[in-house]
Amino acid sequence: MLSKKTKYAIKALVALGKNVENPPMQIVRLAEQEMIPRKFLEQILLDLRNAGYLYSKKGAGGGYSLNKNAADIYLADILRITDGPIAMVPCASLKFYRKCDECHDEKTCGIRKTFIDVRDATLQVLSRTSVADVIARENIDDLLV
Amino acid sequence: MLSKKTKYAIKALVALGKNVENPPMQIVRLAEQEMIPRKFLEQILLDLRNAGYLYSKKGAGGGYSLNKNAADIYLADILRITDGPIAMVPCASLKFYRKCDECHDEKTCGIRKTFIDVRDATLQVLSRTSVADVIARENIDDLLV
DNA sequence: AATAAAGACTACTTATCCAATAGACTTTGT
DNA sequence: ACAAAGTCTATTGGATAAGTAGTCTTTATT
Repeated sequence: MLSKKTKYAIKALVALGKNVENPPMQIVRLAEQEMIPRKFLEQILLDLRNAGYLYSKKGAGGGYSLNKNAADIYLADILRITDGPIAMVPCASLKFYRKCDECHDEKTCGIRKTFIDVRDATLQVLSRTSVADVIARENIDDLLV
Repeated sequence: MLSKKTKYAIKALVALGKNVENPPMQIVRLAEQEMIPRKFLEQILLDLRNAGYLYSKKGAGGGYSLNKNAADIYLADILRITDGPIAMVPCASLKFYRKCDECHDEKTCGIRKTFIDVRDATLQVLSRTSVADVIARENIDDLLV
């Protein structure tokens, strides 16, 4: 399951993606609009900012805006910032590889191989879906689901 | 990330899958062999047994064995027993559907649609991979990875 | 029948980590 | 100078995962 942190992060990015034509959005407004606890959102935005996805401005008239094109912000990267690894076992992770505690021999581990397949299937979706795609899908009556 | 419970469950099923020609295996032996805390393994085996995947016999000479063909035990079903939903958000779950707390309108939620795709991609692998497949992959030098 | 070897079941403990909160600090516009 | 913003670090509370303990039940063997 996604952490709330990640869900909030995505919602915030989507909201900011829809706000690109307007002046930067304040944390408080964003928190109210998306029903996210203000102080928690604060931390999340900080993380996204430090990772280069958001631009922030202090002081009166300040706030947050996207620092990249919404089409260039992929969910896979966001998940990694807020939740860490995408793979279901550490030994199958691309970006956060770690040996499994109980593993005898990684080279022949059938579990690992299976979960590498799962990871690839997941990334097939998440590393191709951008914030812009999420926004686009909001309005389409998705007949294929 | 998979819980240890799930990882242990899969390891246990794989070990029992390799043991089909022999008499049932005792918890203690299984725990030692797979490096799983004995009492924890006990509970896990119980769950798998109550779900119909294992057969157990009490008393001297007793132990555990598979109650189905290893080829008919799919990882997706095991995960659901030990970890619950496979989807990353409750509103995208097939078997454990639940409305998301923060969701305004599920019908138009772009996040939901995306994570339904992720779920489907994951299930594409997990609901087709059986314990027998995992065992089979242990010995193959997988040139495609 | 007695005994020992197993699993069945329930309750409890501990530790970790997510989610949320608090508060003091810094920057910037007016 | 002051108010409106974001920055940063620490702390708390609660849920849940992981592991532990103990008692009960069944069964094979002698």
